[in-house]
Amino acid sequence: MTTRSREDVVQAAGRLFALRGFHGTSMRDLGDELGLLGSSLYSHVESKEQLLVEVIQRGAVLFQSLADEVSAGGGAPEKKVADLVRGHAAIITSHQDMSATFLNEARFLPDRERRAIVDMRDRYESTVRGLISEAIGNGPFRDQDPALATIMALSVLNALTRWFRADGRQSAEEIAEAMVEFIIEGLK
Amino acid sequence: MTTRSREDVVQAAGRLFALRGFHGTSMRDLGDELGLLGSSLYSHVESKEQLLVEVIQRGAVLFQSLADEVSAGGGAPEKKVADLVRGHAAIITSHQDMSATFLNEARFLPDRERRAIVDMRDRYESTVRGLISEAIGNGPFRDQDPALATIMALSVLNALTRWFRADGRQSAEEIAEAMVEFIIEGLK
DNA sequence: CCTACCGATCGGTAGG
DNA sequence: CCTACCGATCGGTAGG
Repeated sequence: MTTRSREDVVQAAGRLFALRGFHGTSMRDLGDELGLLGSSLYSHVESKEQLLVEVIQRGAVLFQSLADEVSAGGGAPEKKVADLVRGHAAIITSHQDMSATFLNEARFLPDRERRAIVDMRDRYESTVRGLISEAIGNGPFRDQDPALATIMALSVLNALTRWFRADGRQSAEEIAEAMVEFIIEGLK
Repeated sequence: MTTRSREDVVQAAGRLFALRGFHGTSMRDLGDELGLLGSSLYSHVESKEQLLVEVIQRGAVLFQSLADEVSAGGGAPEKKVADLVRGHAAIITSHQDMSATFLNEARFLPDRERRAIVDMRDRYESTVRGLISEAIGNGPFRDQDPALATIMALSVLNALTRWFRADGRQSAEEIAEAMVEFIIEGLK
């Protein structure tokens, strides 16, 4: 067992925060996970809150990047929505702990950081709503409230944090395709 | 300010557990909410865990009753799915705290109670899967994996615990109808 | 329902 | 990364 890096600590924190929640995880729990004492963690990080901040900010950045990518990418509105669904599913299935912590524990962030994360989440949602609105205006999707349509689509995707298992019956890609179909047919 | 009943304590516990989580809520917080000391709560309840058990069991019962009701009720498979969607949405929008606690905090239940709740949740999901399978077999829904279809439908509904506001732009009924359409079109 | 309290655990620090 | 520790807070109890 070699020495642990700050990166290892952040990873393990993501895992435990996702599993037991921020308030259900003590620094001693986190130490156990890494094979050292709770107090020893403080040579790697400043505070427990800072760990939460770091895990969640990394999650937020992933979704932000996806939104930028899909917005800049080409194709018809319907295709952009499909691309976003695939990308969103891929983020969660390959960073499940970070995503779960981002979605469930952000309310426990210190005020300033919480506001910043809520802003990022709002911006992401706005981008998705923009894509869906285009597809409503251009025809493929039926006339409906874009805000509600967006929430419903993201609900399907975000629930992946709760039930996806990498060793499950279906691969992440198969699941993503089923979600593309469900969401797009659901909006037509 | 009159004296508090056990019922008041359970209600307030549901509210705080939904808002800040089980581990993020102290008995002193709960006392504050009710205008008394944390230690005074113990004349109403045996333990903090027992409060969690009570809130969550009440939630589980609501969904169980809905499943029984819809199963016994008549109509084509597609109509039953629509009824279930409406009923599930109604439970969450009219018992949001209980539902959120049921869905998010059950992992913190003592072992025995947690297993019982997981069983109830599994039975509920089985019932829904049965209805969806019927609608796949009978034609209205396209051929697809019923388990995944069920998870996706319930994901849309359960996310209501996260965003629904009684004073929002749309009524609970309007939202429920939009979900009926989204889910049923998504499965066709 | 409060007063007065308990042992356990929490996040965190000093010093090595 | 550990030893040794700190004050604060936790769930909970005895007695009134």
